[in-house]
Amino acid sequence: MAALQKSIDKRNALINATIELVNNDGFHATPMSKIAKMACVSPATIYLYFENKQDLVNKTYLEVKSSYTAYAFATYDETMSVKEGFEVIWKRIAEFKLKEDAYAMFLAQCDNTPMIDEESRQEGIRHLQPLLDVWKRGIKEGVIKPMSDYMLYAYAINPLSFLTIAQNRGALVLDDKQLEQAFEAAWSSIKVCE
Amino acid sequence: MAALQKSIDKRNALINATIELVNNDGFHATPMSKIAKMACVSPATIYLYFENKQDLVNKTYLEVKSSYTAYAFATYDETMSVKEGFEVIWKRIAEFKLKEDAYAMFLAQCDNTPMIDEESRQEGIRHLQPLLDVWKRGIKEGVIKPMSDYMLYAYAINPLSFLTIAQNRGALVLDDKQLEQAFEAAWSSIKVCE
DNA sequence: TAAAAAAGAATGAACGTTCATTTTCTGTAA
DNA sequence: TTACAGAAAATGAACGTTCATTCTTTTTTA
Repeated sequence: MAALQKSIDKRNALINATIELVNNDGFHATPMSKIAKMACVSPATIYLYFENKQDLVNKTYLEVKSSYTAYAFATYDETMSVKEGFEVIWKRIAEFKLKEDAYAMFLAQCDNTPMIDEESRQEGIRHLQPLLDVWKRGIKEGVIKPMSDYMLYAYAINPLSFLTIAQNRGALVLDDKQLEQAFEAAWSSIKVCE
Repeated sequence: MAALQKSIDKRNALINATIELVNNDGFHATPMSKIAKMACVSPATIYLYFENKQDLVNKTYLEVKSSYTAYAFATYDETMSVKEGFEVIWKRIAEFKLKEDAYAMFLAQCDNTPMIDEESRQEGIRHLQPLLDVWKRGIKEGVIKPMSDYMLYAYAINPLSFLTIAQNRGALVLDDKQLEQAFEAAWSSIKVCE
C-alpha cells in the first residue's frame, strides 16, 4: 500500500503541476523539466507514469474533465423536474468553475486549442450526457426551445467559461448576485416563454 | 510604389500563414521556418517585418481583431434604436465568424491562452467600444437588463465563438434557421421581459 | 537480495534568431 | 534611354540554446 500510495501522490503532483504551468505559460511553453521540478521529481520519472508529454496532457485533461462533470451532476437526479434539474446542474457547474478556477482555465485552454488529441476530446464530451438528457426531456415537455445540444450548451453553459476567465484576469467579480443574474440569463436564453 | 506594394504582400502572406498554422498546430508548435515556407519567404525575412515571434503573433492578433470589429460595426450607426442596433451588430458578428472562420478560430485561441501579450489583449478589447455603448444606452432605456459588460458579452456574443468552433470541428451546421434561433437566444438572455 | 522505482546526466533533434552574402531596387549622370 | 552606384531587401546557412526523451547508475521496496 505504501508503494502504491506514493505513486498516486507523485502522479497527482505531476498532474497538478501540469495544470498550473500550462495555465500560466501554455502547453508547448511548459518544459517537462519544469513540470518535474514543480512536482519534486526527476524528469525521467515522468516517463514511469506517462508515455510522453502528449499523453501527460491528454490524461490531465480527462482527469480534470471527470472531476468537473462528477461535481456538476453530484446533486442531480432524474426524478427532478426539467427546470429544477437544469438549475441544480447549472449552479453546481458555476460553483465548480469559481472554486476550482485553475481547472476551469485549463479546460478552456484545452477546448480552444489543438493541444489535446481528438480522441481525448471526444471522450471528454461524452461525460456531459446527463445534461444532454435533461435538455432532451425539456424539449419533449415543451419547456426548452427545440435547439441542438451545441446551441443549448453555447448559451446556457459556455458563458460561464468566459465569466470565469474574465474573473481570473481580474476584470470582473462574480458574487452571488451576479451569479443569480447569470443564471437568469442562461435560463432565459433556452426556456420557452410562457 | 512597386517596392512598397511588394512589402505589404509579404507582410500579409506572413500574417495569413501565421493564422493558418497557429489554428492547426498552436502557437508554440508552429516554427518560424514553417511560417516562412508557407509565405514563400526566407526565415530571416520575417525579422525585417517583425521584431520576433511574439511580435508577429501580437500584430497578427491586432490585425485580425481590427478586421473583426470593423466588419461588426460597418452597418451600425448611432441613430438606430437599441434593439435594432444590437441586432445589426450581432448579425454582422455572426456573419463574420461564419465567413471568416479561420479568423474566428484564431481569436478564440488568443482569448483563451497565454499566447498574446497582456498589452495587446487590452488593446484588442478597446475595439469593442461601440457595442458597449449600445448596451449602456439599452440599460438606460430599460430595454436591456442591468448587467456588467462582461456578463452581457458572455451571453450575447461569446456563444458565437463556441458555435463556430463546433461548426469548424464538423459537429454542427449553422444555417440561417439555426442562426435566427441563436439570435433569439442571445436577445432573450439580455433583454428586459415586457 | 532481487526487482522496482527514481535519479541525474547525456543525447540528438529542433528551434528562434543572427550573420555574411547576394539580389533587387532607385535615383542620377551621361 | 542606358549604365551604374549605393541602399534596401532578401536569402540560406550557421549558431547557440532549449527541449523531450533515453541511458546508466543509485536508491528504495518487499
